[in-house]
Amino acid sequence: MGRRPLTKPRKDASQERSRATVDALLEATARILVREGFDRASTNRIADVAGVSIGSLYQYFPSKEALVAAVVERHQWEIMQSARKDLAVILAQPVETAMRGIVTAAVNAHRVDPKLHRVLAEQIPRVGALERLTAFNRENFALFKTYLENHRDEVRVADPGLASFVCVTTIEALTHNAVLSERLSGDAMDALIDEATRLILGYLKA
Amino acid sequence: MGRRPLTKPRKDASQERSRATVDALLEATARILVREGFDRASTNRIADVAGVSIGSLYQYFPSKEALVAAVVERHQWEIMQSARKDLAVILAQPVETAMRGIVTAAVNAHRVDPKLHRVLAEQIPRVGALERLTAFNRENFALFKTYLENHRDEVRVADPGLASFVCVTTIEALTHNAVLSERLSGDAMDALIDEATRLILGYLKA
DNA sequence: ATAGAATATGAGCGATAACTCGCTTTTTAT
DNA sequence: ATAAAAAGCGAGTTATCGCTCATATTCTAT
Repeated sequence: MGRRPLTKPRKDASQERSRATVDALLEATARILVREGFDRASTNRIADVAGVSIGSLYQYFPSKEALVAAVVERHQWEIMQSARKDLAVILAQPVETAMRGIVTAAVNAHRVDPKLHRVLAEQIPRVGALERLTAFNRENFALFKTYLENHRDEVRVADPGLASFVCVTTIEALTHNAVLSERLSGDAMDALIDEATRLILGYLKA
Repeated sequence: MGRRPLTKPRKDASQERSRATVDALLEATARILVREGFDRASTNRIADVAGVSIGSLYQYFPSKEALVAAVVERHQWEIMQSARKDLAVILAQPVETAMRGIVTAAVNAHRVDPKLHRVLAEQIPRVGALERLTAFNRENFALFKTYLENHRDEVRVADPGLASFVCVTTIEALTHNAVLSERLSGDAMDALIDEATRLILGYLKA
């Protein structure tokens, strides 16, 4: 039987050894992206840093784009892990505490490997497979909207959809910029959480 | 006397003809970026579309990065033109009307060639010369802060610097996302302006 | 008219990057 | 023990891209 093309994504890495290879590749990619930027992250170089042959790289990732997409996805999964941990508790609370909780959770989520976060945000061209970044945001939006609808008596909101867009966009932008600007002491971070919470609450209740 | 290297940026295009060439190059670059994305925007292709030889391109731009930077700069200049027109009037007004004015101006500014704006925001890797995007934001921040300081009696703001960061980041994010999401009717846009204004005013006055 | 400066040209060079493929080594299953 | 499947290897292919430079054309000034 003829071998099917090796460069189609091999579905699963069944053995322990191959799982380690995939992991090394993801790790190396993230490392190079952070330390040297997207331009210097050639597939040959990635394989080299991962201590893996270029051939092996293409056993598991059909293209460079697929590899970078996998890194992005993994980073987002980790961020969502961080958020989900708190979210169950938060969404069961009244608006006042819930909003502060959400802002805090957003800040913490952005603190998962901020250097990588910055590179992914600034240097990775948002093309093709990378577009699913949007899907992630849509989920946040939906969650927030549902929460608002369930707490309609506590807030003064005409259009929950619009209000969710406003809140989610605002919280994301504030935490994103704050964390990425670095050189922001813990105190300054606390102050920003206060301000963001005030901003959102004032909007929802006034 | 030996010719100095032709690829250093020739300082000025003194004749009419060369000014047209530079213009054609900028136009072609923007066009290709919008229609085909950053990946397909090779210098050869740009020169081709501009109806200019590759050699001429390098007479006026020392590198591809310089060319793209020029396109970015030109786009930003146009945006600032749009904003500056209104800004003088706006900043002379009391907070209530000023904030609405600022939000409206921000929306209008984003409407200057939104397709190009999207590509520049999403696909252009923020490296090297492209980093000056930040400088532009810093100017907005400074202007806003000065305004707040001059209207301290009208607002309830402890730290004008922090408040400016919050406001500018929020307005920018909201207008950016709103305009880029397209399929947003004029009515929806007006609603968003209302909401953003409420958001900011609630924050500054409460 | 003419010389020199400004502008334009495009074949082609050198570099580099993504990716292939024939082959070897390791693991699993019988 | 052994065959087959899984995983690994890396020199080399192919393609493109940014950019150079020797030369040709057009413009300006005298």
